[in-house]
Amino acid sequence: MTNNKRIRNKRSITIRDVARQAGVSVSTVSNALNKKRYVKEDTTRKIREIAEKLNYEPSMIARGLRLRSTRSIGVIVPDISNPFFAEMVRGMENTARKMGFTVLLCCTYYDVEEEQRQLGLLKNKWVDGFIFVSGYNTDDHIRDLIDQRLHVVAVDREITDFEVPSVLIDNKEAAKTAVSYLASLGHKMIAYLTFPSTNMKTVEDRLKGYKEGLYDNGLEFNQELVIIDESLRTNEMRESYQVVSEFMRKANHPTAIFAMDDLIAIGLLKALKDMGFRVPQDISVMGFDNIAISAFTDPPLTTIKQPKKRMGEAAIQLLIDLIERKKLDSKKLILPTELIIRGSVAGVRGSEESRARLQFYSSEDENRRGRD
Amino acid sequence: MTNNKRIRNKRSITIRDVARQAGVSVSTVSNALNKKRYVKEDTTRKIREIAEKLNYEPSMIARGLRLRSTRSIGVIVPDISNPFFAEMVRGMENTARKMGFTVLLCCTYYDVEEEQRQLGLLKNKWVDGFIFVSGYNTDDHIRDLIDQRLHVVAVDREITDFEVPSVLIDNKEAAKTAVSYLASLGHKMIAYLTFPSTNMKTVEDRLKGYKEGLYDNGLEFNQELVIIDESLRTNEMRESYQVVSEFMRKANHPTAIFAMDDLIAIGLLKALKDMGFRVPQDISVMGFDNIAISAFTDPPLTTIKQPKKRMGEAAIQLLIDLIERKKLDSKKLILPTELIIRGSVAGVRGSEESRARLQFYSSEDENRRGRD
DNA sequence: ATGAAAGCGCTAACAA
DNA sequence: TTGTTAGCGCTTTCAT
Repeated sequence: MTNNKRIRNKRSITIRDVARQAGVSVSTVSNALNKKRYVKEDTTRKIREIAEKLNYEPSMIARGLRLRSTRSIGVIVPDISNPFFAEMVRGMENTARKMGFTVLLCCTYYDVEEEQRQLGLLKNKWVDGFIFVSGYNTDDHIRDLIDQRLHVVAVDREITDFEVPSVLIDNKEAAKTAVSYLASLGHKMIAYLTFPSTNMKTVEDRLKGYKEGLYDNGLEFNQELVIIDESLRTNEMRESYQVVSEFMRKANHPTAIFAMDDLIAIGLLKALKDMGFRVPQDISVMGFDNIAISAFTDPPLTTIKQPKKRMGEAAIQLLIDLIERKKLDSKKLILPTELIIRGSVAGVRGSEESRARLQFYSSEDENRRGRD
Repeated sequence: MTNNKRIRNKRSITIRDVARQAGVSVSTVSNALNKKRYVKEDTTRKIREIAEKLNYEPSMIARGLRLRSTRSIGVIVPDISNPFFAEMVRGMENTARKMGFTVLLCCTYYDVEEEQRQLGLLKNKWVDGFIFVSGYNTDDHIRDLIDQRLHVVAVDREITDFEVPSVLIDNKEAAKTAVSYLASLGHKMIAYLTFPSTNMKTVEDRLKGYKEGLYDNGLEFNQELVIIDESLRTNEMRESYQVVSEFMRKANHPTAIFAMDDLIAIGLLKALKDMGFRVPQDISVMGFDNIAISAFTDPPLTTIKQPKKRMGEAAIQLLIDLIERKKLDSKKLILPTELIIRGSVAGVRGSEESRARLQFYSSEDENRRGRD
């Protein structure tokens, strides 16, 4: 009875409803609302009021169909439950929203076919551009995108064959820094724990950095000290636990282990502890990424910080510039990394003076106060 | 020269291109591809071939405009970088995809206004339904949705005023279980660490469960043992560290602390350790959620498991049933929780026999092998 | 068994 | 300063 206005609310309010009520044409409404051409003050105000009253919301679908653009961005990440990606995506959403764009998030779970499927979906939804995060360097489908004049930006993923603007860090250098840090504390037996780099330049570069880091410090590369295990790729913590348990049972213990990322390092930490090793007194551990939890492990993890949020922000910015045809300042943005010294690394003799102390509130800690 | 086919690839292939090449009408193409009405075998095959050849992909935008439905679902979570939500969303994406739906993810960062903004955005994109995860119980905008005959499902969030199908756990019971477990090990001074429940039934219920749990075990409720701190809401680990440091400096230490969620518990673990307390020998800690990292803290966290992936799956399933007008089996789905005993809780005297041992590969561990 | 045409809601070119 | 109208790509009645 009283709510009979509500009864046939199936169809939503369109621009025509507003036009009719305001006694003007649809184009006037459109123009008033989008200020595309001049509309008399009075009319504009009236239209505004009516639109407000009717609770009119322009349909992005219709607008998309007409404009062939939806002001949305497809973001493709391997796995959002990995904090590294989650933190980065957060940076993306923030800036996207500020610029009036929406982010459509897709996870591939490290599956190339899935990536392509998702891509198709996104394309059919007419996103204005794509951001590819990490993932494999099987770039044929990305080339197709470019050929179709679609906008693409890559993050933590280098497209080698052709030019795609990308936001990167210098993985090789960063890994070298890590190794050098370890070496500077007297470590000579430094192991490296990773998964196969199959088509992932990031993973490959870190391994290279590890090797070069050894070389730079006059250390010899020893194949037996690098553990490359496929199982680490996804369920990282859990699997690294397994893998390491085996590794450490062998003779010739390393005095330090450098893990390809923090998740792996965290599993490592636990495995080591369960086997009776004390970190860092008996063995040192380093990670890579500086995800939020890494400050809260025991001991807190010494690691390399990637500016995740800033990477996300930069990627969105780059892509929007591309979409809006602004010319880009640079095609390749290399953001700085940083050595975050916490408590999981000690001098090789475990001597107190060389022990790297917890830097809990170090000013460079990305996760501090939610800012980056 | 050779790639001049590629040169004006701006416009993408439409159904008309396919129709023209196949020498049939657009409606035939549409019908052949969607099998909406019978099309001669031959023609169908030919159309299929041409579509394939041209790489035709129907525009979801145009179809959405026509059908007023986009086979996409808007998922609204407080913060995707919180592993609890990330793991749940992963469950959602999986089932959504299987059913041919796309998930549009939005984060509110615990901001009601933001939630409403996102909602507007999603609505204008004509998602077929919404899933609200957690967040505050300010449900006016959700009521509007319902009034507009839109489909809504809630997860970990009870809409009290009116009927919205929801996927829940029994937070009160689960919290009681936790407290009872602690009590059974002889704990009498059990503290509770949370943020204000302002309009969040989940948070409220856990506090209630804590109180009732005490009562059930003949323990007295002591206001001084419950720490309610706003700062825990977002940056949970970091803040709980701070909050707890202060709390433990006071006299009358509790022998156990029950944290509202695992993230808080992890910060707690660290704070305690930094203050020189041994967990669980000196003090026991329990969490809630069983996020993936909780198995890898030191000691591994004893906690209450929420079936996150299953919750996500169920929510999507429920919503799709709603969208496709199947009748629902039930409006309220309460999924079971489970006590996960690991190493952060000990008997009150720290006696070895009462020490709850690490159940690393306990069969009920959700995160094992990525399955749930 | 298939085609023609209307129309979903919007914007923009063209008129006035 | 504003109105009229075509058309974005698709599905679906209504014809045939």
